[in-house]
Amino acid sequence: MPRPRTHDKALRLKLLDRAGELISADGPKALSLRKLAADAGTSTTAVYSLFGSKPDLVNALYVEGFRRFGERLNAVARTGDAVADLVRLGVAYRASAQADPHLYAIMFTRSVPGFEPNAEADRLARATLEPLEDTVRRGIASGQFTDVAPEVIVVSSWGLVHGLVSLELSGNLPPKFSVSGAYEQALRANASGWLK
Amino acid sequence: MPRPRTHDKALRLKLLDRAGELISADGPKALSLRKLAADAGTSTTAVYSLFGSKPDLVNALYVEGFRRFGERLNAVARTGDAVADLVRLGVAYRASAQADPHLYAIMFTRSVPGFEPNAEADRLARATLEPLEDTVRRGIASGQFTDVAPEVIVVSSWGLVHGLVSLELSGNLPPKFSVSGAYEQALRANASGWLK
DNA sequence: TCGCGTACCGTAACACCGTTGCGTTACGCT
DNA sequence: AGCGTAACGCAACGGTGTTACGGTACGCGA
Repeated sequence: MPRPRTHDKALRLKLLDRAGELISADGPKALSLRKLAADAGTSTTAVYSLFGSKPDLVNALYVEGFRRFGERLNAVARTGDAVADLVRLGVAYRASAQADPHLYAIMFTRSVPGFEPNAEADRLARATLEPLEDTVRRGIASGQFTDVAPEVIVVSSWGLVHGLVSLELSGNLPPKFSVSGAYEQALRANASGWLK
Repeated sequence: MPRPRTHDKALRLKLLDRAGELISADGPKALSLRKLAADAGTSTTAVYSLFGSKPDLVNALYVEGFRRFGERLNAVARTGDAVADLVRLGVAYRASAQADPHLYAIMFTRSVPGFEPNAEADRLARATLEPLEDTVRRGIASGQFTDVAPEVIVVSSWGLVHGLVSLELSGNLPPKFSVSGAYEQALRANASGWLK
């Protein structure tokens, strides 16, 4: 009975792609629904029928960001040594953040006012850290790490990499500070702190 | 010859105070120049003659945030034990962030689109970490810590506390995770990783 | 003391934003 | 063929940061 929808799945992907490009090119501030709709050859209404609102569209980007993040973390090969594995995961974490800094900003800093990840997105975000949890549990089970609650080591490691990466991306680190060199050193020291 | 200025230093402080209150109450999104001017009994022009622009006003808040931060960190009493001192500094860091989360957001996440700290503000921000640098240098000099470049340990410690605090504030941590308990444990483990 | 000059300040406009009501359009079924 | 209806885009609404401009209120010189 109705006319066929042009606000369909294809348009949804097109908007998502273009929104990612706009943000990657000029930052979250440059993402305007009017510009986005014009670029995609549709009207701003499309965003509302497909996503609900601008924050909801950003939520979709957030989910996509964690999907890519998860892919990279899952691709990390394990050595069996817990400390070495934590270092490898940390390096992959940083590489992932640097691959798309603006997406990282959406995921971990509230750079789009009004956007809060919804419950499902939050759940996904946490699931992304599964490789990390796995590594920590193995480290404790094998007797390398002290026998504390795994979440403590997980959150500690996550906090360190997130802190270093976000300080680096926001330009808060000393100008001449070489991150690459110190990064692995810091990861190793942090992981070593949990050794028996 | 001219009329006396009412856009003076007193008004500047009033605007700064009120801007801080608005942000603390309803987040950075709620800071609008019109509302701010109305609250302070003046016009939006005042912000432009006193600060230059909205980002410049936020820059002033940024500076104020780091000033308070520095006060708290400087007030931490030293024990002489480098690990214990790093833990104390980390605890003060978290307390400071929790005392005004929205100010912390301005300082460390780009929550106000268009705002970038200027060079002078950046310099101040780094100077705030002096107590941390001092502690690390003493730890190395006394032979407790391995003999690496002090910046490496400084940035590593800063990264950990910043990462944990910002994950906590942004609600990214597991729901039932008790931060208070794990926090000091993580700080101690991280600092211990640099022991000889 | 009066009035002029001038620096200052608020009003109002501009361009833009996210959002939404509403009239139009274009299809599928009868 | 024509009607019902769902989907769509235009245009308006209230808001934003920013700025040009015209009125204002003072201090100094006459």
